Order: sequence, then structure tokens, then C-alpha cells
Amino acid sequence: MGNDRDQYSSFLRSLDNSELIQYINSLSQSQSSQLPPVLASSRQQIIGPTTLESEGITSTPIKRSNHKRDTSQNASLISSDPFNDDLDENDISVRVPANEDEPEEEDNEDEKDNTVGSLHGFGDYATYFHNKHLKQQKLDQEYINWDAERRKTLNLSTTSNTVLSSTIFESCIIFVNGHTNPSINEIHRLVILNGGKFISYLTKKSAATHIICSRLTPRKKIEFRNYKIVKPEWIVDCINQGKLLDWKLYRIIEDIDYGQKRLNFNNNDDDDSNDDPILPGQQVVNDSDSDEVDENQMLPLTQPDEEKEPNSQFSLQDINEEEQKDMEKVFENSNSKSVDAKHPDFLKHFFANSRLHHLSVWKADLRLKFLRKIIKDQSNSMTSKHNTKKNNKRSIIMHIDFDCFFATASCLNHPKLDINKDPIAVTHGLRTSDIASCNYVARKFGVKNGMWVTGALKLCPNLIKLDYDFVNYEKYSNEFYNYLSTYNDKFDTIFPVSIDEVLVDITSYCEDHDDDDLQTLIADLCTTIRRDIFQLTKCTVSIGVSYNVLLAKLAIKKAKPDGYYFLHDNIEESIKSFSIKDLPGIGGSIMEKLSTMLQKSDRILIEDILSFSKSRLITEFGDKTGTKLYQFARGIDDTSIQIDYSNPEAVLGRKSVSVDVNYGIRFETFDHVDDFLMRLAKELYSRLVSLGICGTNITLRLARRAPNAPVYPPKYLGMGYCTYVNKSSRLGVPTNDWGVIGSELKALFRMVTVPVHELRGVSVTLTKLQDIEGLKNSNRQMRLPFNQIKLDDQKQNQRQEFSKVEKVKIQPITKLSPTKNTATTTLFNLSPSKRQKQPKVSFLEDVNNIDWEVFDSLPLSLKQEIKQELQSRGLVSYSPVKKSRSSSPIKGNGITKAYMQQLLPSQLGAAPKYVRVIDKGVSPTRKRLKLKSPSPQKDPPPKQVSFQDESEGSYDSSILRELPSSIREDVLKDLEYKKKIKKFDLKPLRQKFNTKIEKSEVKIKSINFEFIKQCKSINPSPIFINQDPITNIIEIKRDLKSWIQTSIPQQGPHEEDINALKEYIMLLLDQKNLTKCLILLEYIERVLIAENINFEVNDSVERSSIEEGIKDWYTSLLPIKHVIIQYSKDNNLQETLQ
DNA sequence: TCGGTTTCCAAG
DNA sequence: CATCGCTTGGAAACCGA
Ligand SMILES: Nc1ccn([C@H]2C[C@H](O)[C@@H](COP(=O)(O)OP(=O)(O)OP(=O)(O)O)O2)c(=O)n1
Ligand SMILES: [Mg+2]
Ligand SMILES: [Mg+2]
Repeated sequence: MGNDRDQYSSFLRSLDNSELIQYINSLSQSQSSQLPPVLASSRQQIIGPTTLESEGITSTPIKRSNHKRDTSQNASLISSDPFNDDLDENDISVRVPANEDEPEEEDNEDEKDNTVGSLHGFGDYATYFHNKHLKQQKLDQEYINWDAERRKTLNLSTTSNTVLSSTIFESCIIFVNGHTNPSINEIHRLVILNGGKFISYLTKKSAATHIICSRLTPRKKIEFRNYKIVKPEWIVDCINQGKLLDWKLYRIIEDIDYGQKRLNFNNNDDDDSNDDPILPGQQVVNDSDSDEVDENQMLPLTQPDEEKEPNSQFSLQDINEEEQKDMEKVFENSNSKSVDAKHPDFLKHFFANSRLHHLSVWKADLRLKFLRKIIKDQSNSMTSKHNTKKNNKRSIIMHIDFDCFFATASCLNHPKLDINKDPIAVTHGLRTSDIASCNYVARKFGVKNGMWVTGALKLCPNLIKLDYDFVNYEKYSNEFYNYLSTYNDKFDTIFPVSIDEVLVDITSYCEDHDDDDLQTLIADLCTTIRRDIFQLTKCTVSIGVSYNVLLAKLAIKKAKPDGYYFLHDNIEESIKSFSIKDLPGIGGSIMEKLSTMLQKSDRILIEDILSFSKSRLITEFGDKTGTKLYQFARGIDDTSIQIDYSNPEAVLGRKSVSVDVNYGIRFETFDHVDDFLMRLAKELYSRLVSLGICGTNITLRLARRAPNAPVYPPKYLGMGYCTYVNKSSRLGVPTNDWGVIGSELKALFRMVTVPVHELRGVSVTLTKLQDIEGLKNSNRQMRLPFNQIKLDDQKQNQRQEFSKVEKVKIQPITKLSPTKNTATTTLFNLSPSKRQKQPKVSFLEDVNNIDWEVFDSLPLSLKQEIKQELQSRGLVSYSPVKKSRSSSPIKGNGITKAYMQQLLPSQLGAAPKYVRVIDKGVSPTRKRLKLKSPSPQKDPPPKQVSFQDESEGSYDSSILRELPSSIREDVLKDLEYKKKIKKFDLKPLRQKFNTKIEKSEVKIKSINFEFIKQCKSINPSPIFINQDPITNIIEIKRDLKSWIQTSIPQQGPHEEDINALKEYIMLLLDQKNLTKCLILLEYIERVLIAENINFEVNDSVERSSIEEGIKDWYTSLLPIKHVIIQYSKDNNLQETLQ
């Protein structure tokens, strides 16, 4: 099936835009005669329940029966379809809902997937490919004939041309993969002119004899392992020498195969390692011990509860609130059994208890503080000591880290326990719960951080489990960092690594000290620091010191627990016995690979990899990783923690913001997912606001239950073993608007087609970040993009709301589909006899609209492919990348590179209030954390720092939408605003429209293979009469739409623009492309109507302006319509243009 | 070969 | 009952042209 899928996507790729649209259209057409029959047979998808489900509709029996009626109607309509077999099969597979009264069926999803998937397995595609294939062969033959003809007429001397007609490749079927030289078109030409067959798709039936390619990715290597794969030179040489040369001389694959091992290896990691720890040391624990285990673990477990109250020294209110919430939670739990991500407060609850979340937030906060300090220092004293530091001197790095931090800290809540004697671990649960930190007593048994409790208990049955105490962790850490800050003047850099660890550059501190001197100096320093921190926190830290970061980290390994170590002489020798895993950046994966390379199953030591050459390591691990391995093994590390003071943000500024949840993800319906995505968007929004940034790129990452993984993973509400899918989209403009983000996320989710019940994890990442300050500055000039975003957003929301709320409305559309289909069909046929007068509604149907309805009901596999294809062409409406690119006039301008979006003039008084409301509701977790923080560094950031200024930075389109209309009116009435649009955007758009026409002219010539173009020019053949040779109808539509949307508020289109459109239409008519004219015109009218609806709710002033614009549009269209009608009359065609 | 996107890995 | 498997960044792999 994977192969089939590849073929299908390459089929999709092979279509030009018009063809692709036609194809998608055809999926909804019961009697498309223009397109391969296979397409018509796909029509059955219309009736699937997916549309309803995917839009979150609880379908009513009435509606469903309507669907059924449609089905039978369609089936009977096309009973003459030559591919009736398929149809019957489809009809059989149509589920007869036994209990139509049940609005939601979860298994529905399953069934639909299976039946539709298998149904669509391949029969249909194969048929299509076959037809396509035949067509290609026919074209090839025609070209050969034409070429022969050409030679004859031109009396071409055969000697001057290496391309001779011959039969060299008579027995060959050639397929080209990827980029080649000569190009695929050239190879195509060469092959068919020399007797060979050329195929564009690798179907099973028409297996190629040879595959031509220059470079193979590992994956393709596996895919093509049964083919003869040769370099392009083979073709050229064969022709030059006039005979078929041995392909083996041109093979591209050496006999070595790396691919497989990696694959297996990847399958092995993850959960299994947790379940069955294969650890060195004491593993011999009998099951008979388990009785004791229970006793031991129950006893200490009760202790944390007794001592919960002492924590409440901070912000009593918060604690009380939290307890209240917890009570509610418990109450709700008892009712609904479980709190998973469906619960509205899940995020808050989850993050409040997630250690990893805390670690991440802490780390980010520390980094931010650090960055601010740097900036402050820099502006305070330009002649900083850092500039005078000697670079040639070897640096000295100190690594300070708390010993088993969580364990130690939690243990302080339990005076009866001895951290040095009792085996202690911090964890939530009893069995499949992670151990965040275990003390060194437990580690002697082989217990490790990150291990599951069950695994740890096997190693250390007496393990004592303690609760988390995030508040105290933070407190101790603050003591730690505050203490270190007293060394600010002495140390070069104090770089925060995490809540419990720092890297310190003490090069200057150690300056002017000889070796002996240096050792005592460092010993004193370490002793002092360790003593002081212990006094402050009652927690022990260890310190490692050496000449670079790598060695410092290795040194601390030796120092722990509760010690320090200065690794200074005989370095290469003394690091030999470290495990590979001790090297920073070398984890389980690399270690596994090394162990297979070395055929060594136990611990890999540094000395083991000294034998590998640098080049060997690079070929195995890649450029950087290989080099790093090689150098690390020799104690070499050029990682610097020195800050580039001229541009601190380059190193320290964050590059992405994300919200991940891979726990508790259990959804049944699309509604659940949509709601959750919205909540994620809001969470993201609140983080963005508090950071004062916006982002341009959004990525949705989904974890899906792996095929072989159990539905219920070992860990309660855990994710289990998963496969992952990423999908990203460029928003075109920076935003922090949760409405925009949420809509985009929903759209992305629909693209990746992970069944809702298989979902185990969701994460959202925003990248291409920009400071909100910078955006505000260019605000005035750049309102248009914002306007577009808003419209896009509205449109998307409208689609959702539309189907969700207004069931009545959706029904006519569904019912209309047969009617509309005939309308569309006539467009393609241009057959007057078939034409009938259509009600206006159906006439205004459009690919972008109908098809989404139909599209949503397609089988997931199909949907995915088509979506991908659409998006990769930038055709999908919810991926407005091209539009924003093309219509953004200031793009690329160095200073104002931030083009504006959501910011409104800051004199709008009411907005900030609104912002705060949103802010509060949206980010409770974060807020709470901040409040609780006993940090004394809460003072407002220095003026120089460009972050912050939350209240002002939060104008965005979601806010605009909900602003009182009076304010919105002010915005939209703003004359300057409109002028700007005219000035900055309309003209470029008009230019663009003109170039579009030019481009389409060019494209006509180059749209297919070169030989076809030649073929066409000599003999205007009818080959393409049914195809639309003019490029990119959707692109044009896209431009049309933005043109319409921007021009409506300006009381209609500019005259020149209309003229351009008219010329374009006439050009199309010249090419006898009435079809496209009609499509475009229909589209314009449809957009106008849609815009009309969009503004329906607005107040009267704005309303009248809009109406005026729309009216002007209709007026402006009249001449164009006239042109078309005239053309129709001239050609004896009736049209239904009104 | 190049640039954009997706996948993988690591760390705390 | 359980359990709270995040977040960021770098690098490799992939992919299309
Ligand atoms: N997989 C992990 C790793 C760490 N942590 C938390 C708990 C640790 O206490 C804290 C600090 O991480 P360290 O790597 O510093 O580990 P410890 O401080 O626990 O032990 P060590 O003595 O090795 O530093 O981060 C966690 O929750 N999960
Ligand atoms: Mg530690
Ligand atoms: Mg640490």
C-alpha cells in the first residue's frame, strides 16, 4: 500500500493545476465524462459520514437519510458507467446504519477507514494509471512520427544530430527518478526516439526495466532495490555508441546497505527500554520480594500528604485556589472516571503536575533573565571587562550541579529520611510512573533518573517514593542562582543550563595563577561555593572543573556526589574509561549504533571509539556528529559559553515557542480535537504575549498510536509507542492571535489525517519569531496583510461555524450537488444540448467551496494525498503563503522586513482592557507559577529590553473581531488606511495581474514536455483539446479573491484592474477557453456573495460602504460578461450568464 | 546543488 | 486506581527542482 500511495501522489504531482482541480472536482461529480472513469467512481465518498464528523456535526437521522437518497440517485444516474463493477462494490460497502438515531458512532470511524481504504485500495488508481500510461505511449508514438516527419521536411542531416532514430532501447522501459542531467524531458525524448518505452509512474503493472537517477536517498534505495538503477550517463553513452551498454557499469548503488540496521534500531528504543531495562549491575531480584515491596512503598508514601501545608508559605490564596480546583477535579473524576485532554482544565492541571514542563519553563525563564542581564550590562558599560579577555589563553570552565536535585529537595520535607542511607526517588505514581530523580543510594542499585517505578523496584525493592515539590525546587534554585550572582564580577560568564545547574567561565578568575597555585585556587573556590550553597539550601552541589565544557562535564561525573574534581592533567588518558553516554550530546541512539559497529553489547567506553577514523565516523553519523564524536573522544571541545556581546540574542534569543501534550490525549470526535487545538492555541497565545513576540510559521506535530502498539499503553493515559507526523504551514505574516493559530491548527489537523481515536500526542510549535515591538513600528504602512488574515480567518471560522451550527444551510448544498454537477459538467463539455438554466446558487459553485465539502468526506488516505498536493502547490486556502508573499509589498525590505499584521492604532482605548481579559483566562498556569515564585528578581525589565509591554502588544485580529463595532468602524473608516491600501497594495496587485497574463502565455508553451510543444507548433494537434493548457487557475483565483476582498472596502475595483481582467478574459476567449472564463466569472460572483455575507453582521455605516463596493463590482463586471456573452453568441453557444 | 520541510536525537 | 511522557535546538534526512 505504501507503494500505491507513492504512485498516487506521483500521479497527483503529474497533473498540472488545472488538471488537479478537475480531478478533485470530478471526485464530486457523478457523471464527469471528461475525466477518467475512475474518478467518477470515487463519487461514493460523498455520502460518507466523514463530512459530518469532521465538522463536528452530530448528524441527525433526517440528514443521513438525505445522504442516502443522494447515493441511490447518483448510482442510478451513472448506471451506464463502464466501471460499474466498482460502483456496485462501492454501493455494497455503503454502510446501512442500523441505528440511525445514534448521533455519534465511534466505531464508525474505524469502519469508514477500513472499508473505504481497502475499497480504494488500488483498483481505481491502477485503472487511471493504465489510461494515463496508454495515453502517454500514444503521445510518444505521435512524437516519434512527428519527429520523423520533421526530419523529412527539414531534410535534416543526420550526422549533425546525435539523436538518431534507432532501436537501442527497444527492450527497455525507463523511469526517471529525481533530478537528472540531462533532464527528465530530454531523457524521455532520447529514450522514445531510440526505441525505448518511457513511463512516468512506477506502477506494479508496468514495471520499469531501468530506473535513471543521479542520487538515491536511503529510502529510495530500499524502494528501488529490485530495479536496475543506472546513472543518466548510461542513456547518453548508449546513444553515442549506438548500442545498449551494460547497465552494471553505470549502477548507482554499491553493494553496501546501511539502511536496514537503522530501522530496526529505531524500532527498539522508546518504551521497551523502560519496560525491560537491560542494565548493568544488580538485576537479580526475585519476584518473591514483591510482598515486601508493597509494605515498604506504602509507608513513606503517606508522608508527603501529612506535610503538605508547610509549602503554603507563599501566596496562600493561590494554594487555596489550587486546592479548590483539586477538589473539583476529584469530584469530576469520580463522575467521569478520568480527566484526559477532553477536560477543559486539563492543560492547567497537567502542566501544574508535569515535571518536564516545569523544567522547561524554568530553563526558559532563566535564559530570559540571563539575556536581559547581558543586555543591561552591555548598555551600562560598553567598556566591559569581557572585551579585554584574552582569547589565546586556555579557558577554564566550572560546571556546578545539584546532586540528585529533586530527590534531595523533596527529602528535606521528610526529616526522618536520610538522603545518604535510604534509597529515595521522586515520582507521582506506583508502577508506570517516571522517576524524576533518585538519590545515590538508589543509584547504587542501578536505578536511574527517568526510569519507571516498576523497573526501579526490580533493582531496588526498598525504594522510597516521594512526591514532587516544585515550589521548593524553585526556591532552592533561586537561592543557588542568587548566590552565584554575587560572583558576577569575578566570573566571566555564569551560564544557566537548567534549574539545578550552571556552567561558569572562570578563565579570568584563574588568570595569573601557576599550576600549583591554580589547583589550590580552584579547590578553595569549589569548597567555598559548595559550603555556601549547602548552608543556603541544605542541598549538596557538586562541581567539575576543567579546560572546556566537555571536560568539565566529565569532571563533575567524577565529583558526584557531593564533591568537586579538577580534571587537569593527563586528560586524554583519564577520560578513556568514561562511558560514551557521558559525552554531552551522545545519547542512547548513537550509543546503540556504535555498539553494533563495534559488535560490543555492553557499555561502550571512550577508548573503544578511538580506533575509528574521523572519516568513518562522519560517514556513519554525519558531518557534525561524526566530527564531534571524534573530537570528544580526544577531549577536544570548542563549545563556548562566552557571549557574543555585540549580538546576544543571536545565541540566546529563542527561536521557537511550543506547547506539547503527549499525555492524556484521548479523543473520540473531531470536536474534541478542535476544542483541544483551540486550547493549545490559547495557551500558545498567552506564552507569546508574555514574551512579547509573534511568529510566522506554525507546525503541528501529532503522535499516533503505532500500528503494533496496544490501544491502552502501559502508562495510564500515556502515549505508548507512537509514530509521528509533522505538518507545518507558513502563515505569511507574524501573528500571536489564537484565533488564527487555532484555525490553522484545525486545518493542519485535517491535512494529516490521523484518526482521532489513534491520537496520542499533540504539539504546536511557532517559529520565525519576531519581536512585537518591531512589528508595531511598521504598523501604519502595513495594515493590509492584517486585513487579509482577518478575512481568511473569518472565512475559515465561517466554514466551521457554518457546518456546525447551521445544519439547515448545509443541507441544501449537499442536496444540490447533483444539480451543481451538471452545471460543472456543462462547463467542461460546452455542449449546448446538455445545457440547462441553473438557479443562481448552483451556478456560483466553485472548486474551493464544493470541493471542501466533498473533500472532507473522502477517505482519509485520498484526502491526505490530495491535500498534500494542493498545499505543496500553495493552492489551499488555509495556507496563504503565496498570497501573502505576492501581495506583500514590503517584503525583503531590510529595515521594515517585518510586515505587519494584527496591530491596530494604539489610540484605541478599549482594546487593552480586552487584552487583559483574554490574558487572564488563557494562561492560568503560567500566571500562577509566576505569582508563586519567590523570586526577588521580579522587578520590571530594563527599558532597553525590547520584550514586554504586554498590554500594548496584544492587539490582534481576534480582538478586532470582538471589538465593539463602533471602534471597528473607526478603524475601517480611517481614510488614511484606505489610502495606504490603494497606494501600497493595489498597484502591485495590478502589476501582478498583468504579469500573470504574461506568465500564462509563456506557460502555454512550456507546460508540457518540449517535444509536445514542438509537436503542437508544427501541427496544431487536438491532443490537448480537453485539457486546459492555461496555467494555474487556482492561483489566479487566489489573486482575484484578495483583489476583491481588498477592493470592496474601497468602493469597488479600480478601473485599470477591471480592464486588465477584461483583457485577460479576451485572451482566454481567443484561445477558445470559454470554460476558464466561466469558471473565473463564477468565482468572482461567488466571492462577492461570500463577502456580502461576511459583512452582514456589521453596523450600518460600514455596511453601506461595503454594499457600495460590491455593487460597483457587479457594475464593473457587466462589460466583461458582455464580452463573454458576445463570444457565446458568435459561437452559437447559449450561456446562462445573467 | 540548493533551500525548504520533516524526522530524529539529546538534554534536563 | 493509575498518572501528569515538556520544550528547545541542532543535525540529519528527505524532497523537489
Ligand atoms: N529524565 C529526567 C532528568 C532530570 N529530571 C529532573 C529531576 C532532576 O533532579 C533534575 C536535575 O537533573 P539532573 O540531570 O541534574 O539529575 P539529578 O540532579 O537528579 O542528579 P545528578 O546528581 O546526576 O545531577 O531534573 C527529570 O525530571 N527527568
Ligand atoms: Mg543535578
Ligand atoms: Mg542538572
